[in-house]
Amino acid sequence: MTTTRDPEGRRLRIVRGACEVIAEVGVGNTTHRLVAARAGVPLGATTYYFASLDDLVAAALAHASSETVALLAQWVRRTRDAEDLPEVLTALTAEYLADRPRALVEYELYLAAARSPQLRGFAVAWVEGVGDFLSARVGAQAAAAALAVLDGTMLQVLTLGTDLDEAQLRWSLARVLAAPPS
Amino acid sequence: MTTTRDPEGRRLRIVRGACEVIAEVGVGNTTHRLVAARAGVPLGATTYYFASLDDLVAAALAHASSETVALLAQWVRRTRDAEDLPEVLTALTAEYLADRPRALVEYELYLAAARSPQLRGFAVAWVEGVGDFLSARVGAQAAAAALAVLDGTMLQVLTLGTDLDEAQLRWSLARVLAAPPS
DNA sequence: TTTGTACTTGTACATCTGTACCACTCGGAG
DNA sequence: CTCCGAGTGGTACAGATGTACAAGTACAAA
Repeated sequence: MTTTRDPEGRRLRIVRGACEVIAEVGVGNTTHRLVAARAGVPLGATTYYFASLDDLVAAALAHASSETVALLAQWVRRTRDAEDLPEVLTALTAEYLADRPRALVEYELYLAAARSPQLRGFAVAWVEGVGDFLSARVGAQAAAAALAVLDGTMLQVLTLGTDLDEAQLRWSLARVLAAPPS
Repeated sequence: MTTTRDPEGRRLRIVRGACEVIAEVGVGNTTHRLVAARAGVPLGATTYYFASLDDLVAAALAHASSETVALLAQWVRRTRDAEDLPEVLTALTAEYLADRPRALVEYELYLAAARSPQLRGFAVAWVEGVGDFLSARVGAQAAAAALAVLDGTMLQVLTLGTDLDEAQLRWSLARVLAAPPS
């Protein structure tokens, strides 16, 4: 009658549950009991797999971050031989924002990094990840500008709850990434 | 021996204390007791002036938001007859980020708006406030692009804990605000 | 089969939380 | 002066929370 044993699967279920809870109620309101209920495991399981609530939340954020890194690799691949960079970046942004809860968790993590240095690595990974591969294509200044445009746009879409204005983003990126006037 | 009576002052002290606490520990970890201790008032005072913790936090966020609106008016004034718009906007951004805790509270509020619609008004006020007065100067598309640059830049500065790269911001804004090539 | 250990599950408990509420004091209206 | 209500400060309490733990269970090795 008990669930078949699967420690790694269980750990993953808990982490995923934690991500969902964080997306719904925020990092600060996340509790052992909410996560356990969401993951469908007894309360004791969450304390067995994670030494403390902080560990649990950190694991969830690390999980979200690792998904971002994986996504980043995909971005690099799909922009490497892209002709129209603004077009591709806009499409990627739209895809990213399609999973709104996940995006929300990552921006929550992003902002939480402002307060806790041990989370800062995740934020740095994102900024440097996007920045580096863009720099190689268009130079450091344009890359930094494009990164700001992307971050600002995503933040606005998430906070205002509106849809992404793809035409606007394409225009902004084109402006920023354009070759310098000769 | 008791403090001289000053209801309005007290209310303000509590709200300010709440802002500081939010800046330090985040919205989710803010408690009556932390705020009371920070404001230097007894626990009962916080429940006397605010019906619930949610009300208290909301008041603090409203306070932070109103400061932003006041700041916005200043931005409008100082950009109205500015020759070099990127230059002025960069300077204003640097000033804004100088008070890091306050900026942090506002971005916390900004992101919290993603989850609670009653906070969305504050986020909208910021976006529309900056957007409108920029639109009048440079057109809707350029204004939206500049707004994304500003938001993205500020978010990065806050999360990465780095200093504002003013030259970079000036460059990005110039790119985005430049008159269309004729 | 027996045994040991990693995993499971439910409960227990100290602590912290929001909030209600008491007795008290000041300051102004009558 | 008297009184009354707004403001003050301290305490109480029910509920939620993080975490420890004891008792049980399944599975792999001997």
